[in-house]
Amino acid sequence: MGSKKNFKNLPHKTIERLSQYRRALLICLDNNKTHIFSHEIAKIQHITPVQVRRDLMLIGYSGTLRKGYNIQELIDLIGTIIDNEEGLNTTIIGMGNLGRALIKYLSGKRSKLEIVAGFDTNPDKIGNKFSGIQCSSIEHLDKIIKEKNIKIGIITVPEDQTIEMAQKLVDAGIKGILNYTPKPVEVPDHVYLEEYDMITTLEKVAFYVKMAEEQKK
Amino acid sequence: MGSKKNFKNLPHKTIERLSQYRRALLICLDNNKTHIFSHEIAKIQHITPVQVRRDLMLIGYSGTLRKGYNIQELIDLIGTIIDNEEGLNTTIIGMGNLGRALIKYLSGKRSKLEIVAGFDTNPDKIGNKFSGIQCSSIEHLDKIIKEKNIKIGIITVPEDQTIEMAQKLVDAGIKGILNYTPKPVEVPDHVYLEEYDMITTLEKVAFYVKMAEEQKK
DNA sequence: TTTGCACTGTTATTATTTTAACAGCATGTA
DNA sequence: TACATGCTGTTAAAATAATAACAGTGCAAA
Repeated sequence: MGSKKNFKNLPHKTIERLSQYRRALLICLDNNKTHIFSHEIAKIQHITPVQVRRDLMLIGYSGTLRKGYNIQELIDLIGTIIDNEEGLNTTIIGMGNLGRALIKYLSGKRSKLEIVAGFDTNPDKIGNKFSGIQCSSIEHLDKIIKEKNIKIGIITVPEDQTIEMAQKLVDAGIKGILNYTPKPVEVPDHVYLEEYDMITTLEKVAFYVKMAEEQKK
Repeated sequence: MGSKKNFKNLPHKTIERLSQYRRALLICLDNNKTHIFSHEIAKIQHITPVQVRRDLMLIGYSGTLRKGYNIQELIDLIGTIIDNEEGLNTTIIGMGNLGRALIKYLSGKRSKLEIVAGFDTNPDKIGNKFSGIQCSSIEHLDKIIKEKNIKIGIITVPEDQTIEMAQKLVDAGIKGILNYTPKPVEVPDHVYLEEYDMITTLEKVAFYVKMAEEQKK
């Protein structure tokens, strides 16, 4: 019975929050804080202190009474949970505006999660670098993914190419796919899939705005 | 007691799926289909037929036995639920890659949800048009939001400007905010807020890929 | 006309996630 | 030493969401 918890069974939402806690904590650390209370973390994330404590309980971290949680320790612990020790190489499929936004956003920030390649079908883009990331032809996708040991693929192509790109990624042996197009894809069980659709989110906002407007009448 | 349902109490997840159903249905309509079964919708969205039927039950729509659902009728009904009759004008704050990606993505597609303005602090961008959307200075944000009756703001600025921009939007009387920066914002109760953090999602994918790798050992 | 089939619509159950309640304890104070 | 304070850690309850179970029904084939 080691201290190793079965992190595999952590709730999905807890995983998401841990990632957010860590980023908040890194900022706090920059401000020369060493300890933090659950209600402080909660305030930053706009959630309740209970939820913070519950999440930390689930990962088996204990704070000091009346001092709060040691920021550095907590950052390190979250790292051992979320990060892969050797790092996970990532690629962007589709170097349009969205793909380039993601590259700018991510590159350099997360040492354990590096973007090491980009792909596109547009000949004008192939061969160029964007924020330091080389854009290659889709034709070389399989080869480069294997060569560079890429584990995660982010799809940011136009909707009508989504299925094809997802298939190519799966065939190349990718382990995780993050699909930012509105077209749902199907992948084998051994590939982890996360999908996010911006139009849906915007329409959701529109719905609740509409409801609030009608409420007032 | 009209036929008007209390759509206000629909589950959040149902709202999201309705948006997705509609887009799938629009594609089916283009292919000259007139009716569709729950299991067909389910297949497109990679969910279960039960969930589709349950969602449609919640919005009070009945299909025809052995014929399925009338696509046009369903599209129209979803429209009356999600869309605001007069439309809701939308703006993008931050015309970087992400902002421009969203504009390209959304403009023209959703007639009831039009992007009518863009803002940035960069003088090189101000005055230019991107995919037909005029980029204005943040200084004119308040004026333009009121003039153009803008109800929804999408924030795509660098992280350190998030809070300031959200405040400006709130002050200008915006009704809904969609925040794509990793910095959480706080808004008054009368403003609907939706936040999405790409780094968190990517780290989540990384976590589950890591778990799958460890599983195999 | 009867029987089986393939759907829908609804209720019941289970799983997941959030929120509430509260016991326990180190510190500060009298 | 006793007691209040303000935190943590944990269990209990409630809310939300997904899944399962199944009754009802019109069409098609026999």
